[in-house]
Amino acid sequence: MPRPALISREQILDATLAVADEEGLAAVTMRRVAARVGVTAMSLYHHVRDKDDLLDGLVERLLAELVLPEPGLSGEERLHGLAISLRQAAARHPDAFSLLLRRPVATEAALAVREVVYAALRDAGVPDDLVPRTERLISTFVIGFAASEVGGRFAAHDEAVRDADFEWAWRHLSGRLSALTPEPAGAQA
Amino acid sequence: MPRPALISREQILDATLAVADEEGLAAVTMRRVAARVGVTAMSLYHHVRDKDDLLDGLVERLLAELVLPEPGLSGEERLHGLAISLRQAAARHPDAFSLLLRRPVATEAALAVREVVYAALRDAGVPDDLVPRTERLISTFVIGFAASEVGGRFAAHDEAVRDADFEWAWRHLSGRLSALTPEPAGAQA
DNA sequence: ACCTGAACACCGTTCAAGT
DNA sequence: ACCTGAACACCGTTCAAGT
Repeated sequence: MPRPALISREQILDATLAVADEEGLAAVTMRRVAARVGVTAMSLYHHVRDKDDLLDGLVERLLAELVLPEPGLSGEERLHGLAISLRQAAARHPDAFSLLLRRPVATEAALAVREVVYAALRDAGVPDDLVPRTERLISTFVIGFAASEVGGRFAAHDEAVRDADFEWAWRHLSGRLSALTPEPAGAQA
Repeated sequence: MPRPALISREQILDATLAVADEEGLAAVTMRRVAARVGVTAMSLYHHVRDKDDLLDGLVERLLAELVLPEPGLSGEERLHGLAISLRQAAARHPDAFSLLLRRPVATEAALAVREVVYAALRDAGVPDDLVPRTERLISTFVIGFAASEVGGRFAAHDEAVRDADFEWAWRHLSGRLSALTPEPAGAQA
């Protein structure tokens, strides 16, 4: 006889993110997450396939927190807004964020974010055939920077320096989007 | 009575890297590494402080594999050589490489590499006061790119595409080193 | 359909004991 | 000084049993 579910996948992911934030990614265990939702570890297997699926769910959650920029803004403004939003998500969830670099962008949420970036790059003047490649360049830098920050690679610098660093680098990277060429800029001179 | 050591820290790190390469970072356990050098897990604690120290040792090993560029080359050529070398190290040790983004650059080897980059940037024409910041920009991109490749974030693209991507991005990033300004390039026009 | 207890094959680390 | 066995407090996951 069917029995009403006591817990849901959403509740499980809430608990997982909370554990990751409060005690680090290493503390994310099936047993600990289960305890947090008030259930035994084995019960989780009715809602997530295995621990890997649980971690994929964490990535979904992170991407869901990104604030998609207002369509009225310029392409460059939308790109900048997304980048800021990603750094903020990293700051809120430092340990979980490292998962972004360890898992392929295959989820629906990840693909949606990528489409937003594509559109913004086109509006910013990037030639169509360079859009995907430029997206990879920009996202690699932004995710790499955010991961470095929260991972401790920039531990010697406080937040103000990192903020200034990021904005400086961002403007150097984004300031010439409309001048991007298939061949390097220097090769044309 | 003192007893000659059966194993050394170097042997332990050799075994750790081998396990990481063959079976992944998740398979790097004190017990498994110990078994590989022919000893019990507890014996490792006489040569490494704990598992974290073991992982720090892995990072040392990775950095030790970097081919430092010949001093005779130009600043830009030396930077390019280092970047290539880093991508190759990542390809050789895909799982272990992700540790580079999760641990601060505090070891002697890491600081040495940074100094090489500083010198190359100065020779490439970067103004002195922008050198550290530019190093963070470049290393973030290169490490982020290499980590994305081996971590599977670019899994949809094969090696030839990734190679072309990297060289294209690299030339766009490095081609204007001597034109870097404290304020964004666009703000000066 | 959902949840559970018991079990299996693992972990990192401490400690007392051996040489 | 170095290595070990036993032990402690954990893991992820399977399986049979309960409702």
